[in-house]
Amino acid sequence: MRKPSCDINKNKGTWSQEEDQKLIDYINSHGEAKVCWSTLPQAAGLLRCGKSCRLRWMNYLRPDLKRGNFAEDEEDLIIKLHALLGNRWSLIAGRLPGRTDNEVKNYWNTHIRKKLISMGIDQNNHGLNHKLAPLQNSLISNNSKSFGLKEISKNKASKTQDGNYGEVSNASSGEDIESYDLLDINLELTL
DNA sequence: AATGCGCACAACCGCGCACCT
DNA sequence: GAGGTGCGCGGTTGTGCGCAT
Repeated sequence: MRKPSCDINKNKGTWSQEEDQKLIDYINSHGEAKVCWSTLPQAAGLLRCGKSCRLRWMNYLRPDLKRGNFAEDEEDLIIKLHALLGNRWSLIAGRLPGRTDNEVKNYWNTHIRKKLISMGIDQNNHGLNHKLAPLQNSLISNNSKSFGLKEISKNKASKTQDGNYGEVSNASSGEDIESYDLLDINLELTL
């Protein structure tokens, strides 16, 4: 039986400065890598569920986050990556230093999607299907040299400490595959 | 000034996966 | 292998703010 994800007696809604500070202090003193999100709220004296704490930290409190508007080149990259990866926001965000999946997702939904629609461009494939299909196929099928999208996104071990995806280890062959570079090369070639 | 509306963004929820016992 | 638990992801909802009426 799965317990409810969040206790109904916990705080909900916007975080206060005090709550933010408690969370920051706790993580700074214990280290992000050692944090157990499920027990953190009690340990840090927060009336929040662990998931909520994690989300707050990941999306807004981490010191390496870049706040503010997206630059034109970032927007461009999001559009290209979305054409390639679809709604894989965490993967897309992993390509944008200092940006989070939530931020990218919101930006897409509020800005880019409308922009593409107003330009008469299909928001799902951006009219690029004919270019992207071979690349997607090669990513998924060429198991010896690259990973399928599912494997890249789901391979926990490939995640670096800052939440980005670094090298991906090929479990079947034991090789290390630089999925970042692979994606760069493919984007260069394809778009 | 009051209120209604739309937009942007913060936060929540439910699910799937990985890991552990 | 089965069941429980924690984490991460993507979709959706809630909230606050600015603008128009």
